[in-house]
Amino acid sequence: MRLATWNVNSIRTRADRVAAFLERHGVDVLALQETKCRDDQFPEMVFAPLGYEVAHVGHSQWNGVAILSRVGLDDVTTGFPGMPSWSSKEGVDPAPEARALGATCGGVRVWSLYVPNGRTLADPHLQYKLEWLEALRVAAGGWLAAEPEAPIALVGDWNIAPQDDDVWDMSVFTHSTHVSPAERAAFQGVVDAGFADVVRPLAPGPGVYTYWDYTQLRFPRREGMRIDFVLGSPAFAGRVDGAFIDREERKGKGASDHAPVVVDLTP
DNA sequence: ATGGTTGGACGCCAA
Repeated sequence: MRLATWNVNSIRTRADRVAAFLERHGVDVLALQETKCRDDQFPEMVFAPLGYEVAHVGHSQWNGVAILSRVGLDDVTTGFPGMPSWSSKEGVDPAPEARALGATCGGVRVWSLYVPNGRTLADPHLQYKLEWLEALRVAAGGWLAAEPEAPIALVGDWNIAPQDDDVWDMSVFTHSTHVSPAERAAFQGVVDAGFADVVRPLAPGPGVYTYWDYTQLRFPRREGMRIDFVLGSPAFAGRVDGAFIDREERKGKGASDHAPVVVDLTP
C-alpha cells in the first residue's frame, strides 16, 4: 500500500495537480492539509472517477483536512479527544478547528493532521500549538496503549523542524517558531509515545526538505524546511519498505509551497 | 524592480 501526505494549500486551486499526482505515483491513500474550503466546496467529483472515496472536514477558508482512499475509508473521525479549541477574535467563543481527521484505510488507521502554525514566539497561537500537540500526544498514546499492535500513522504538516538539519540555516531561525525547544519537545513527546518518523531513515538530510516559502526565491535557492512527517506506530513502522519526498511537485507554476511525502508499506 | 508569494472572504489576514 502506498500512503502519502501533502499540504496542498487550497484543494480547489490544485485539484487537477492532486489527481495527476495520485495517478503518476499510484497512491492508494492521500492525506491532505490546508484544503481551505468547506465540505460542500470540496471537489470530490475530480477524484471519484479515479476510484477514490473522500472524507473531509473544513469549516471556512482556513485549515481543512482530508483523506482520499481507493482501499476503503471507514470509521471516519473528526478531531481527536481533547483537541483544543481556538478563536482569533476577542468576543468570539473558541471552537474546534478543522485540523485533524482520522479514517481506517486498508487496515491502517490514518490521521491527517494540520498542526497550528504558532505564528511568533510571543503569540498566543504558539501556546495553542503546544497545547494541541500535548493533547495529540495523550490521545495517540491512548490509542497505542489500547491496541499495541495497531498500524497507526500520524501524518501531515507538523509545523516543526525537529532537528537543526531540517532548516537550511539555523541562524535565520534564532527568534522563530518551528525550531524552539518547546516545539521540538512537543514533537518529541509524540515520538516518545510510540510514533517514529519512518521517512527520515530513507530520505536523510541535510538539505532534504518538504516546504519552501513562496517568497525570497526559497525553492530555487534550496532554502527549505522539513516540517511534514509520517509518524508510525511500531506495527506501521515495521511494514515501511520505501519512502520519498516528491520534490518535483514543488516545481513550476501552480505548485503548493509544500511537497508530498510518500511511504510504501508491505502487505 | 522603492518590490520581494500565494490563497481566499476583495480587503486584508494567514502562512
